[in-house]
Amino acid sequence: MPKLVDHEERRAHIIDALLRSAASSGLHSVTMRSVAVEAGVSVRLVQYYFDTKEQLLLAAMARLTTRMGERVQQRVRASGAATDPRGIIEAVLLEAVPTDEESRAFHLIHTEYAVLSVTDPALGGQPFLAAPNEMEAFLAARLAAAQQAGDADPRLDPCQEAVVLLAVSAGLGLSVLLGQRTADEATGILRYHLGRLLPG
Amino acid sequence: MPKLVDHEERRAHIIDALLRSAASSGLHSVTMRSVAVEAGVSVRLVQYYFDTKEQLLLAAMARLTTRMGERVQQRVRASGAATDPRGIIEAVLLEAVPTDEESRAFHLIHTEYAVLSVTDPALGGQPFLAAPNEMEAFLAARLAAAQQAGDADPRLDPCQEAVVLLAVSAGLGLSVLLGQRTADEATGILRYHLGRLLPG
DNA sequence: CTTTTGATGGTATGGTTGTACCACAAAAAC
DNA sequence: GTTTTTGTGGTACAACCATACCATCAAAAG
Repeated sequence: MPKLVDHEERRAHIIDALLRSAASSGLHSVTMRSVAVEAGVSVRLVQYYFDTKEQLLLAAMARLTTRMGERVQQRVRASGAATDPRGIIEAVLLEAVPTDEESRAFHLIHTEYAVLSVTDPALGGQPFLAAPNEMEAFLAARLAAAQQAGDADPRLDPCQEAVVLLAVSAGLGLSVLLGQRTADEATGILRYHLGRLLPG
Repeated sequence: MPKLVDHEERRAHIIDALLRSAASSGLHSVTMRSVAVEAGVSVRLVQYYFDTKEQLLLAAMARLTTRMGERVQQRVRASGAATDPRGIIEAVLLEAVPTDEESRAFHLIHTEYAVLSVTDPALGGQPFLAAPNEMEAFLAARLAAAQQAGDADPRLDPCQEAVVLLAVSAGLGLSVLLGQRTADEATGILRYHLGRLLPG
């Protein structure tokens, strides 16, 4: 072996170039060439580390979902470990509204992937369903706990409310992406709704 | 003039071909050729009635939003004119969840357009903001009326609840599109949430 | 009847894209 | 020191796309 180069690091470098390019001009406009230029390498190298464009896109999607998971966990941890359920729930949901530029890019690309996966069978929609389903169960459990602690109306259905929570956060996030609302407005709405669910 | 052909009718025919093609293989994969084939005409004709592809896409988007507006109005009318606010609100919101195949196609293409318009300045995002803003005001007014009629908790804020309602319906609709939930499940969730808002 | 004009088909063209192929350098293996 | 092997560059190629251009036919206008 000649140059002893870390494959994973190079792959990450190229994928980040793709994500940067997709964030500014859309996932539909990324090409092998544009990614290569953005990464500062030759097209041949992109071919070398990801044989085909499809594999490149799949790898980028995997990296994206990984990073989003990390962001959620980090935000939950930052909001104080094992504190009140309200804080944790709020942290999870607020991650869906794009505030900083990085999160905006993440959500834009993620949404483009998701919509694309509806018609493109090569992308396989599973990754977009696993995470929300996990979140749903997580939120439902937290709501049930809050009910038993007397912090929430015992008449409401934790499972359905969890779905509503995720739907409203997704809907608000999308509206921010489309420019209908500012991130602050969306945050306010989410807090309002959460306040109606978990008073105090 | 030779063949005395109705331009608008031909344009509609071609646009419908585009929508059909986009519904099955995605908006990103529509090309002048595929539209021509689907419409059963020559590529030259597509050029003739829509000079450029961009104009074709814009016309299709216009027709799409028009149709969606018609669907909402029709649904509201079908749910009984001037009946209880609950029925009208439910009708408006349920239109966002894709039930039949036609509505699924509409929402898929509409979402693709919306996401595309974020990065593609040629599509101009305004059409995607006008309709939701109208809906928001409409729903807020209905909620306020329900409050004064004593059908809703007077403590809740009609404006913020209207935003929440639209967000949850959009989020649920998207989740149905992505295959995370069936249309029936989404409908049930929406009815549940509406039941908490407007008991009775 | 002639001429103009709207509607249509076919094809050429310039550009772009994904990918395959060829070449080469340099470090490791032997 | 020779021979692999691995990373890298450049380039060629076939497909496809949007669009421009040329030709034609038939109906209306004169």
